Amino acid sequence: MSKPSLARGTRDFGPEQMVKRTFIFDTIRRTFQRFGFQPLETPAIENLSVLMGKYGEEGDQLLFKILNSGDYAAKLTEADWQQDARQFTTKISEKGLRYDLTVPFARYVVMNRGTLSMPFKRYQLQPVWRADRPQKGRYREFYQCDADVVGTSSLLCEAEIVMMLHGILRELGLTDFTVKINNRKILTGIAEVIGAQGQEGTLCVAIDKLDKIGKEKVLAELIERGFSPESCAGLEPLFALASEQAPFAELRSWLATSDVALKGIDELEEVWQLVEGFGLENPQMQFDVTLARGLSYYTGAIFEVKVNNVQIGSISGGGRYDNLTGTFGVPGLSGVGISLGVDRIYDVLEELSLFPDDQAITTRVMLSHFDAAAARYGLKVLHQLRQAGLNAEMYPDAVKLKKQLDYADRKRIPYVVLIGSEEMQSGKLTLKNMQTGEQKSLTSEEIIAELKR
RNA sequence: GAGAUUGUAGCUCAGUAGGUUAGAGCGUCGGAUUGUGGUUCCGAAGGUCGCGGGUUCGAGCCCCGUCUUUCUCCCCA
Repeated sequence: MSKPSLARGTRDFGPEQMVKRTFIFDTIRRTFQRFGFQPLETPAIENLSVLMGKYGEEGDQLLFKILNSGDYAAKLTEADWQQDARQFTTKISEKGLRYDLTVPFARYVVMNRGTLSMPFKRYQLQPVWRADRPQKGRYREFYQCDADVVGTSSLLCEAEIVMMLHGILRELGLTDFTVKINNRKILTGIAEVIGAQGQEGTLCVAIDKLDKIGKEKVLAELIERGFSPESCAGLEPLFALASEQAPFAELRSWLATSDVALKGIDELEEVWQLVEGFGLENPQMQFDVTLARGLSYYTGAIFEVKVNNVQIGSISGGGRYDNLTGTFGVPGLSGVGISLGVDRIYDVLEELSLFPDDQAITTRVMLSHFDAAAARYGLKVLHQLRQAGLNAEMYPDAVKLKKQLDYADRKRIPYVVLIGSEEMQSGKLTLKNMQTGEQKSLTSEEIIAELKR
């Protein structure tokens, strides 16, 4: 007999955690629905042909792969065994766990394109799995909450994403956050202007670290990766505007020779104007050149949400991808979406103690009794309470009152009804307020009226 | 995937230079009032010292491997 244990990077969620997680899920779901998004669920398991090659080389390694059923090694030759096991994974594994919700969504859109009315807006709240090394705020199984629109390139979608993020975070009680926005076209333009066309990948990886390692180290890394000193010198204006909130004019003069960049700046500015049009009070959005996440498929806007004064990675990321369904043979469908990480939001709300206090209360009233007769009498009352819509339970065993009250106390049940011989005779039950200790003699109808107030 | 770090009762941790039966607090269970909780008092249960090897007369403590925790790189929610 061995001690049970959890798989690395996974967690159980006990009742009190689930209540809090549900609060987050409900808030997100409600907001997504309010913006006209429809629910979708896809399988945890996907064919590897769907998942592989969508997240870069790194991503392929981080995919959890499922061994084929039966004699999974049957197809292997002696020569295969001599190689690195990674070389023959395709021979022993055909399925894997989903890595994010965007690729399965793209697959769904392609497979159902005939029946979907475009633009199609869906939201999806499901777990995803990644085989990377766990750290704080980073798990191997975690939930993502995605909302995406496909079939339109209207920038209204981008603006609505900004609105949703503000709505969700504020409803959760978070106030000190920043919605960072960038545009892939601007990054492309920068690479162009400094004479490093096609190098934007390397460029982005480097400048993404700007706030972390500083200007000097970023430049050092670029040189190391083969950027010319001239190119690096051309980046000078970038460091100047890294701290500005919406430096569109500066960007225009710096990147005036790049049509792509100008297009990107136009797009950004329109998003700003649209959000203004919504009349959002106190917008917490900020342009951030260094934002270069999800490079593999974003083509327009790039989003990320940082919670200020909390040491944790971003709690949300997203952007526009013009050709996601292209890899499944359907080109020309533009999409834009956002993904929120519930597990990190949980950690943030916990750290800032922002969870509402009354969330822990699941049972509103408990019946306690002293013997079989009282318990039987209580069944009817219990049913009445539940019929009236009150969460109610009865202590199952005829044990000492002390134990029963102790149970109610620890479960934070706010009211207890005592049933004994006196109560059964008079028909007046004792309602005890567990917070104040106050007791009242009431009929079951009066109790319901009292609790429903 | 690379480097570092952690692992002792349900939880948080002690455990002295390797030496007899491994400790505390909290929690759990029972009792102090056979109809009154959150306070107090008494008592009890609970540990293959992550797991597997090795060194030693002797290992919780030293060595190796493995799993796990946390952190940095990488990448990301």
